[in-house]
Amino acid sequence: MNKPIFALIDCNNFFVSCEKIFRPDLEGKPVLVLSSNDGCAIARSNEAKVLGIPMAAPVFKYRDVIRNNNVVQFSANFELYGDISKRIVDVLNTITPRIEVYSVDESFLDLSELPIDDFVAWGHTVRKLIQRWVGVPVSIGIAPSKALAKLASDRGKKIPELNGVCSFIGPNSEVPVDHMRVMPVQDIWGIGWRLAPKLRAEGIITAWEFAQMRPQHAGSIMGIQGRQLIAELNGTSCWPLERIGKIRKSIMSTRTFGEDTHDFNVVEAAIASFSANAAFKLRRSHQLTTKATIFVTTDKHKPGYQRWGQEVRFDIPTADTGILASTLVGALQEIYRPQVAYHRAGVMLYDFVPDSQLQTDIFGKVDIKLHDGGRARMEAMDAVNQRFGKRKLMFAAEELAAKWQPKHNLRSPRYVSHWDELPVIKS
DNA sequence: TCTGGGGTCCTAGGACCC
DNA sequence: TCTGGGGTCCTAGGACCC
Repeated sequence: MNKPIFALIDCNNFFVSCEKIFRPDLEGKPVLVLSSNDGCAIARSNEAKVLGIPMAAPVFKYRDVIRNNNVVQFSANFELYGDISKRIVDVLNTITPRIEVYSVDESFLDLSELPIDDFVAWGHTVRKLIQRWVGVPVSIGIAPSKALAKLASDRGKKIPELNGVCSFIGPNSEVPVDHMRVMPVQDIWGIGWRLAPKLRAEGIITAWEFAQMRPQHAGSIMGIQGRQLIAELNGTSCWPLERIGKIRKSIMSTRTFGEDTHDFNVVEAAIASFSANAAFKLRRSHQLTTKATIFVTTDKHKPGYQRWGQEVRFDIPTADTGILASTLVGALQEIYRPQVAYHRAGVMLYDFVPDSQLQTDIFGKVDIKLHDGGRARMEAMDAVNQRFGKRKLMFAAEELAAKWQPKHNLRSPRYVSHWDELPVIKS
């Protein structure tokens, strides 16, 4: 077996880059993509970063900066981003099937079996390929471990001379130590805002100092992953490519409401809608659930923040929207208090079984009517919604949707997923 | 006025059992 | 005075990621 070689393909400012594909006039301008309710900035163009707008910044705090610099804003358009993401994975699949889709904008490739000598040149070729076929700029890091590949792609993005590609392997490659010496410890993949201050308190300021720590010492601060991270940064791979499509272990559907509400019917509609959404994702992953939790909360930024939850169990595993929605609305009735100003709610599903498994209740009986009848109904519903658009067919309890739905006033057209929103070319 | 949504993994501690 | 020890399962919470 060859020594491991990983490439990380990381899209630059991904959501913003997706919007720019259809709006080339935005090149060179500051652009933001906003979260649900147009609350936070979840993607920023380079020009917006230069203005000092941080990741996840609440936009109301930067209203003046945004206005004075004509920053262009979009409500998030996840259908569009999902489609673009898929196209990039399609391109990567033409290079190698040894690919791990790590997130919507990042994939690891295993290059160890490919006949590549000059990894820097290879990286620039792939960059151009994705730019030409999809239109999204990417950064590429190449290294003997995932943590180093991640570090390399970050450096490739930040250092203009590298032009988006940084390899720690092969001719013209970079030296990891040179980069780790100037990288703050909190920029390492796996070290977040809680661990960074602890490490700094120990005198660990740079990535290089972290990589030099005694593994046992790091382990005492951050557990097993700390020791693995140190090995990874020193070039020993501990985290293999996770090739097989990962089986989801939990599914969540949650939203902050467009405005706070006391109205049971509105919260009920939201729970029914989240149930439908989660159940759809569950069916798509070919699983059935045995447990679900609903939760409702007040506004966490106001004093007296509270959260209530209620768990339900299903003796017969299910992915049926009707069963989930009615059960979870029932659970809502148990915890609902009329005087509370509800700000957000959600549904979580977990403890799954494969849907190929013959379902029986705890006494070993198979409920044919519930099982097969329900499944046929769900398949019909998914087929209709697939063909005519999301939520064209839904359950009655999902009504009143308009009253809780988040605001998204700045959303761009869904160019690639809705016929009536196709881009128009004038000639 | 205005602060997202969706995941994973690890660990510590309690219950329970032999 | 001197209290057993160890294994497993479950849950809650903490930490991270994008």
